[in-house]
Amino acid sequence: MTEHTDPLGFTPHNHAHCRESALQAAEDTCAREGLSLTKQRRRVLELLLRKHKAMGAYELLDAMRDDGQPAQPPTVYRALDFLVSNGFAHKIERLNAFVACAHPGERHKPAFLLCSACGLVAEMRSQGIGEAVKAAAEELDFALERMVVEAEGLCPQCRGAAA
Amino acid sequence: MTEHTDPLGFTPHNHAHCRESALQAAEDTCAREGLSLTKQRRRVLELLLRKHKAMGAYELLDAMRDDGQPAQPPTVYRALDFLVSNGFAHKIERLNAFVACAHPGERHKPAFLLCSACGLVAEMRSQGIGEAVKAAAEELDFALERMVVEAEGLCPQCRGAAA
DNA sequence: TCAAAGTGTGTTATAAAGTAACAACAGGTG
DNA sequence: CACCTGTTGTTACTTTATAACACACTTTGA
Repeated sequence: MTEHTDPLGFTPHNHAHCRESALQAAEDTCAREGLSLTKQRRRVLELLLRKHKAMGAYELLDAMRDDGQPAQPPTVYRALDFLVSNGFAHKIERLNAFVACAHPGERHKPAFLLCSACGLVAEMRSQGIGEAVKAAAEELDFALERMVVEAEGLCPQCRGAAA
Repeated sequence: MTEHTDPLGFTPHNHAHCRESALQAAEDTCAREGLSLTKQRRRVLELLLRKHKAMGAYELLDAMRDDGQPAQPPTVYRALDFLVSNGFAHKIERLNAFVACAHPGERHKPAFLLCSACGLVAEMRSQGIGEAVKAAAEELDFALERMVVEAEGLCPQCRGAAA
């Protein structure tokens, strides 16, 4: 995998490892920064890590009910707030849904590719996009704080299938 | 105003003219393409054109009620669908809200600057951003169909006020 | 040892955003 | 006129998200 733009989501990979290392990274970060990865927060993160897809809060609630440990909306939204604000997950605005962060621990302005056919989400580390946005903001004397970049289309698999 | 990145929203301008020309552009486009800018669609567009801010659907409904001509949610959402799919307005995903298009008639992949203090929205025509996204997508063999680019921060005014 | 303060969770209820489904109407066209 | 198409009206509902308050647990410090 190239270091530059790393899809992690479209390309086949050892997902068990992917999950484990993300979880480990979350634990490490929490330990280092004095945050607590409590049971509920961990549960939600684990659910998000099952696939490289975005899950809605109510989808998470359904999954928690199916696990035999039902929860209420505020519980999930609080866990999501924690995960998102500490960089362990991201909100996909276009979908009103959430994905586990594919590059935890790194400081990044994430940009996403959303496959409209299969629902896979790839998180890019494209320098170029972040810099183009930063440049545009600077040109207009805009103090950039956060950016949302979500590209929709067909992932390589689905693009192939469509042809 | 520079042709390259045109904020239209942060910079002072003759807003009456701005409104009129957007409305005119919508009428022209509709005439040319056989679309009908009906009363409800026009009403919603006019409301959006009052300010360079994003309005939620229910904010629009409130405004319509205040005008003495109340409407129901589907009416507004249908009007918004029409306006958005014909390029007269855009949805700001981050805010679950809508803005009038600042460059109607032009074919563009819009990118927005959202001021988190005053709520103003500027629509950029930055080539650079669109191309950076396109390049990243191509590198990953992703068939790009649509992109959402929304930068949040402080507009020049609010940035100044904060200092 | 006990209060006070902070943080996370449980619980109920409700707000905000968006849509499905069907009836009605208006304008053109055969 | 009868028919079709596109738009609107209307009711009810789904999905997404939050407010408010009670409770439990831990840490801190007097």
